[in-house]
Amino acid sequence: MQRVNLVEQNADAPQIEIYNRIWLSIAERKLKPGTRLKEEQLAEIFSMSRARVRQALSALEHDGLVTLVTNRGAFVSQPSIEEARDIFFARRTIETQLVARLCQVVTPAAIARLEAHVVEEREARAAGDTQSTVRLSGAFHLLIGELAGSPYLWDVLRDLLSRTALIIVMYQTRSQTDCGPDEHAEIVEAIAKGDADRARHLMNHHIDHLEGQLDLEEEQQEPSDLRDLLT
Amino acid sequence: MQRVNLVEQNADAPQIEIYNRIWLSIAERKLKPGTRLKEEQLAEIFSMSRARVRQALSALEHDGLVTLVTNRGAFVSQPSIEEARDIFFARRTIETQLVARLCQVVTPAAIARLEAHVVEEREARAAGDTQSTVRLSGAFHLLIGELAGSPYLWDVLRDLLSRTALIIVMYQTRSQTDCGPDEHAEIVEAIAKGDADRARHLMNHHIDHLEGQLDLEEEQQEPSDLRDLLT
DNA sequence: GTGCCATAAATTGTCTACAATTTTTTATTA
DNA sequence: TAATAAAAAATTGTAGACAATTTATGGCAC
Repeated sequence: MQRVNLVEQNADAPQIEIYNRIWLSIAERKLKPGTRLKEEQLAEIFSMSRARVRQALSALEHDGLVTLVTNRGAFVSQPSIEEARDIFFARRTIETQLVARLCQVVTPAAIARLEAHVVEEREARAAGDTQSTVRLSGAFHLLIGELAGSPYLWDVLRDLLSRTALIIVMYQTRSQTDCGPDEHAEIVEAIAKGDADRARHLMNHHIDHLEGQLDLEEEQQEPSDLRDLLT
Repeated sequence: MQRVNLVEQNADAPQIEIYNRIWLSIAERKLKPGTRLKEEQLAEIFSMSRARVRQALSALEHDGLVTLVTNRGAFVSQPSIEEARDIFFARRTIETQLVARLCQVVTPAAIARLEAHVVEEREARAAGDTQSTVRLSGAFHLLIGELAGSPYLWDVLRDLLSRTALIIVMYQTRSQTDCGPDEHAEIVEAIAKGDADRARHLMNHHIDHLEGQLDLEEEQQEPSDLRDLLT
């Protein structure tokens, strides 16, 4: 009897479509925190069955973007200030460790990818493409996680970045001076030199900087209308 | 209009019953890694509908205990050696940080709870109650996470402990000299003194010790029969 | 007019039947 | 007999219908 190979992933699930579109709508500030997400409404918009929608909402809940309340429905999450600070604490914990490990296992190919990424970030920023700038900024952190070689922590980091995006939507009211590519470049430099202590320090400072840009005073936005999704 | 309170959790979902029973069956080595879990069979055993079973399996998949393959079904996960080592790396990352933070925010009440827990562990071990010993051993690590005050990392830690339980089932063939209460007592002592460096060091060593008890050579157990669940 | 209770509407939770896919069995042929 | 292919059985995936719960509405007493 042939043993079943369980390694393969079922990445092409059909309900990630709606997952991604909701995620994007949140990141683009179309869907504001607190907005109620009615299942039937979503099912009609995406022309899917409610069962699929429920699966997607369940996945979104697990990544902290949506809050499910029994018999009440789904809402875009409203992370509190304490939760926001906790997320940044977790990011410091995980990302400093990942960048330090990367210094130990780094290869020339890895350095090349990191430098190429920083260049790409600079170009997007120079072109004024805020959409790409934000996306690439998060991708830089994920790239470090990928190169450090810890699939589990990479997955946690992906989750943390999603939550960070939501936190930024809620608490970043000033001009978004998102994590600058200069700080990223410094980190890459430290990695290239294999200086784990410095890389760890820079990453810690970088995340502090990110957290410092937020107005962590209680403020709430009124929920938005779901119709913005339709475009 | 009254704003909805979204903080409340829906902890009493009915499908966690089957989740817990499967979890327990795995921890007790009744359900061996690789075993296929047929939905209808589980539905009959637990006298639930298949829909509920699918929800539980989905939750189990997310905690790494079950692997879902599209159109093929659910299997008890078989973490590879690389995955096992990665889990321990993640545990070192998170738990050393949590124990260090706990040293900074520790209170007399927290120390009392930790010491009481170690006593309880010693008693269970003295009584030869391996079931309780294993459970309390995991609970100690979770208690540190709870007292350190990072809900997010606490949740990650809970997930890591579930995966660790499965790894132990797969790779711990020798007599289970599970993480000794003496090492726990040492850690509590360091916390009580507020010695973060020492606590971090002890925790690191403790997890190393745990990992060292495993036979990380490739070995596979044959799947078990699902009927063991019925009892 | 305000508060309260009963009723109606809307929304979520669950179950059962059907469709799609995979696995097993059976038949056929070299 | 072994290999291949077609048919049958078994299993998972999905959708729609119904039940339970919550929210909104309207009437009634004070």
